[in-house]
This record gives sequence, structure tokens and C-alpha cells, in this order.
Amino acid sequence: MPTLETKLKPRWERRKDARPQELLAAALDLFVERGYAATRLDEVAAQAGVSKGTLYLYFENKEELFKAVVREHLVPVLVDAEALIAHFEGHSSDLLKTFILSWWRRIGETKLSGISKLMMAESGNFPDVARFYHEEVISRGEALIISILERGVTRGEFRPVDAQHAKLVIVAPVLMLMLWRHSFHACQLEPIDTQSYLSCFIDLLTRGLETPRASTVH
Amino acid sequence: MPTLETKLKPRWERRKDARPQELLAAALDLFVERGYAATRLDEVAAQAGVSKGTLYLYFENKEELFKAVVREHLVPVLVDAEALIAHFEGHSSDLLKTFILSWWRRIGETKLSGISKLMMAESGNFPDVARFYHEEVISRGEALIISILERGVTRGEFRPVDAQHAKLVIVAPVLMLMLWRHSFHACQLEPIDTQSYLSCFIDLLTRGLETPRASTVH
DNA sequence: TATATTACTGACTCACCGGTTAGTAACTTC
DNA sequence: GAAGTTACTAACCGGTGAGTCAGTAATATA
Repeated sequence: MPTLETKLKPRWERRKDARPQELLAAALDLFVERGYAATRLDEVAAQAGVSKGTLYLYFENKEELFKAVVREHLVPVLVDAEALIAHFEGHSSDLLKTFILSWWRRIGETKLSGISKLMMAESGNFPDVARFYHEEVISRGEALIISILERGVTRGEFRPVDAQHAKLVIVAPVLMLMLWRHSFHACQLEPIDTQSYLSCFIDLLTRGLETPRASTVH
Repeated sequence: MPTLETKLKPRWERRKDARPQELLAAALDLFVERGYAATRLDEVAAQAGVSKGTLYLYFENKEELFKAVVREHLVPVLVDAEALIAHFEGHSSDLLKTFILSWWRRIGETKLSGISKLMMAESGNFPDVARFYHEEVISRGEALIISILERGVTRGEFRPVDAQHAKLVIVAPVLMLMLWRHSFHACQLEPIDTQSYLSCFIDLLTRGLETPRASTVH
């Protein structure tokens, strides 16, 4: 009775347009959950509802799949941030605050933070992926922070700082918080209060960067 | 001519006492260099100058080998720190400073920092190892910091703080610095000036914790 | 020097996974 | 509805690495 079978329940459907997105979503989930090396392409395919062979129709190999995940999910955030900085009007410390908070909102508190953690963890074992990520994400992100700092200094809103050194102080606490979310999640008892941690950090940073005003010193 | 062969160059020697230490040293090197999952026991054995079979004479399996590395190299540092805190006489901020600097000197700037990075990176994939490490190292290290903070508060040298929250602020910057040393080492251009970073951090911490003295406020 | 003991070797198994491909079934077109 | 196209499947291959074990050679003993 093939009619009944085909009409009610085709064993699979052709959905050429939807596959890549579904595969990327599954890949993101599994890369974040297990890391790069430990993610099995069989599982990615299964979670996307296709066979492994289908995955290879749309992505050349594991590395290209990972790159596609980064391009799809992480790069757009950078693009938006670049636009934000380019068009922002107002005090540079407000810009910095907005930048950090939206960094947290769009990456830190989403599963995308898992990608940052993954790269931190496995870059040493996959130099090609590391190079790609460094070029596409890290150096671009660093450039953003440096441009904010330079904007502040140029406009006289920040005291002169060595941007190369200062960028680290900005990156580290946020990155740390991101890593925390993906380590010992089974063992950890009390979660960190991210909002108070972040506002405390931003407050500290703002004070540390502001131009000393002679009139207000007593 | 077996006499010549055996006399001049035995194919291998029996050195039952030395093997475990040599295997642990090799294991530490490779775990730090490649991570837990990517470390091959064949390679560990080779680097220790024995065959893989010999490794299994001294260690039950990969997990037990790793635990032995932690017990051999990391736990003694904690034991020493516990003794330091128990016998320290002096201001609690000096104790905290000594603690952080020796943490850095004995773990951070040695290859042992690689173990911390490894656990941060792979704990999710190896829950048994994670549980062991949490019990044996993390919870013990956290207890140390909390005891320093409580000592300071009790003696009136620190203002009253929520130790559970404050311990994070102490841990994060040091841990971050440790991770930095093991990620993107190939890509990174300018290394961080650890000494100035640390002294800056300690300075900040000391000021943040000190009891406000009414007489010095104007 | 002969015999017993055991530290050590290296070849083996088994399971797993990235990547390939011959074949199949869903859809399209006429 | 028959023929053609192609998205998709599933069985397969080759390489790899954890863990095993029968055998070997270095050493202890007498």
C-alpha cells in the first residue's frame, strides 16, 4: 500500500532552502555543549533531522561547518557594534557602557558565549580554526574597544590611556563571566549575580577612565 | 653476540621506583600542551621513555593518571597555602597579598596553570574528573580565600563583606591571566605585563577591602 | 652459572568518528 | 502518469586511540 505510506508519511522531505539554517542551529547547540573536537557530525545531522551525508551536501567538512556557525551568529553582532560606534553621539563613557551591556546581552548571556569558551579551550589544538577566529572575531572585537577608547581620549572624555593595555582590562572581566557560565555548571551551587557584577565593573571602569577635573579635587 | 649487546646497551632497564614520577611528569607536560581528551597515552609513555603497556602497570587508566597528576602537583600547593594562612601573623591585607602572589608564582606562571585551563575547558565533557577536581582543588581553594576574608573581617582589618561574592572578584582576574597564557599563544603578539597587572589588581583589592577610617575622610 | 621472578614490550582488539558514495525516493516537468 | 532530476539515505572505508595480554629480557637469588 504505497499510496497510504507516501500520502501520510513520506520518509523524508526535500527542503533544500531550510537545511543549512537547521544544520547551523544544530551545530551551534552541539559545539557549545560539547566543544569542537567532541562534537560528532552524526549527531549534528541527527539533531537537524537529516543524515550525515546530507550535512556534507551543504558543508565541505567539520571546519567549514564551524566557520559557517561563526559567520552566521557571531560576525553579525560585530557588524552591529561597528555601526553603533560609528554613529554614536554622546559621552564616550556612555558608549562604552552601552557597548559592554550589549556585548553581554547578545553574546554573554546567550549560548554564543559557548563559542568564545570553545575557542579559548581548543584554539591550541586547531590552529587553522584559531587563525580564522582570531582574524574574524578577536582582532575585530579588539579594534572596536580600541576605537572607543581613542574616541574618548580624542574628545577629552577619557584621560590618555595606553589602549593596548587598557583593552585587556575591559575584555577580561566579561570574558571571565562568560567562561564561568560554561564550566562546572554541574558542580556550581550558587550562580553569579551577573547584573550586579557587570554594573560594579562598569562603574569601576568609568571612574578609572574619566578625566581628572582639577575643580572637583579638594 | 648477546654479551656485547647486554653489557653495552640493554634494550631497557628495570626502574620500578622512578617510573611513576617520570610518567607523571610526561603526563603533566602533555595534558597541559594538548588538553585532557587530546592527550594520547601512547605519547605520554613515549615521552617517559617506556611503552604504553608499562604506563598501565602503574596507573589504572587515563582518568586515574590525570588524578595522580593533580594530587602530585596541585594539591601540595593547597596544603602549603592552608599552612600559610593558619600560621600567618600580621595584617590580613598582607596575608591576602602574599596568598595571591604565591598562587601566581607556584601555579599561574608555571605549567600548572595549564591544568586549571584544561579543567575550565573540558570539565563539561568529563563529569567524573570535574567532580574530583571540584572537591580536591576548587572547593578547597575557595575555602582558603573565604577564610582569609573572614579573618580580616573578624580582626576588623577588612570591612564586612559577603565572602561568597567577594571570593569571585579575587579569583576571576588571576584565573583570567592564567587562561590567557594558554590560549591563542600562537596568534598573540604582545604578552601581558603580568607583574604590573597583578600589583595593580592587588592594590585595587586592598583599597576595596580596607575598613573606612572616619579620621582620614575629609 | 642456572633458575626464578617480574618489569617491560609491542602487537592486538574493539569501538568510534570524519568523510565517501552507490543507490533510493521525493519532487518536477511534459 | 511516465521520464527525468536531485535531495537525501545508509552502508561503508580508513585511521585512530584506549585498553589488554602473551611473551621477552633484565635482574635477583642460590
